[in-house]
Amino acid sequence: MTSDPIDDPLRLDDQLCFAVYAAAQAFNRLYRPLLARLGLTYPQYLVLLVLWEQDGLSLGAIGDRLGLDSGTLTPLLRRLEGLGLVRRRRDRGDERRLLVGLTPRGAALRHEVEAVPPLVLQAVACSDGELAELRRALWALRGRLLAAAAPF
Amino acid sequence: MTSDPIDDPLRLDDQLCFAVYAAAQAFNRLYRPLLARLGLTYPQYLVLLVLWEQDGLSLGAIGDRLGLDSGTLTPLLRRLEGLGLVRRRRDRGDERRLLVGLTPRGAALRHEVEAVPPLVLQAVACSDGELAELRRALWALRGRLLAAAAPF
DNA sequence: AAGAATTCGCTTGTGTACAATTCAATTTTA
DNA sequence: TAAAATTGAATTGTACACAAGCGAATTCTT
Repeated sequence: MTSDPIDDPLRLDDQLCFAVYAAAQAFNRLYRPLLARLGLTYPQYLVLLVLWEQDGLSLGAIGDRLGLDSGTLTPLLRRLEGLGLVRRRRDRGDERRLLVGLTPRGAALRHEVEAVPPLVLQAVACSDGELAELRRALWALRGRLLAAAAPF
Repeated sequence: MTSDPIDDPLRLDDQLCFAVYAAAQAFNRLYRPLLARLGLTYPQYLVLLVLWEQDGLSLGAIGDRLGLDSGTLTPLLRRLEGLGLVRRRRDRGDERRLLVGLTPRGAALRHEVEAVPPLVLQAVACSDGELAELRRALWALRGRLLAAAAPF
């Protein structure tokens, strides 16, 4: 006899990873049309959130904040520069470092983008408490996953 | 005066989307080296989970299960076929449909892969109850996000 | 100060993701 | 049944995501 499908460790619907994967997919599908109006992709939006909090960071610092490496950020930042939203320049004190700063257009875009989170929050349709708890659980999960991934 | 940073609706650390994005990233980083040993990527692994549950599905049916479209699955399935894990053939009754079936090697790979979920569960380090609750919350969230995304 | 090791970003190559288009096969409608 | 509409994959083009390797700039050692 094959094992009870309920006990199958490979059951797709039991995989937490798939639930997270599918939720990220769904967020992307919600954000895509909202951000496309502003000419942005979701990862570009994340980079701008970082810069709106602290302008003039290096590529590496942005990568640390978002968990992205230079292979992802180099072309992404080039596109943001092409859109006229950021300026890229070398650190005069350390020519290896690429500093990224908002242009006036990039800084001003913040006001347009402020309309987005309320729409998303409405879609999430969660109490503040539930939302905070889910966020906490996900960050804790991420911490444990990365800790376990490091050894390999 | 600018608003209190605590109340800023654009604060990166308050965004549920970012928590989900970062958790998905972390899962990928854990799975990547585990699956690389078997020659698989994470989305390829998901396709195999689907086929191990029900063999001989069409590309479209696999896409419905995983939320992926033909632009993603066509090349992915070609690679799985290249690895000798699946066979692609047209439905004799409806030549538009591409049926995907496991090869003996693809079916057998299941046994190797069964070692993976225990390692991941250990990394997740969650009680069964917490895990089930988190999964439930994420699927509910996904449902609300997709419902909200549809209108746009 | 010279050599070694490290850091930082860039590049290349592989593999998703997804929109938009195309095309053939099928189904519906007139 | 012929025309119209729909469906299912494949293709094209854009944009992440990340490993691996490179080269220049900096820091550490001696």
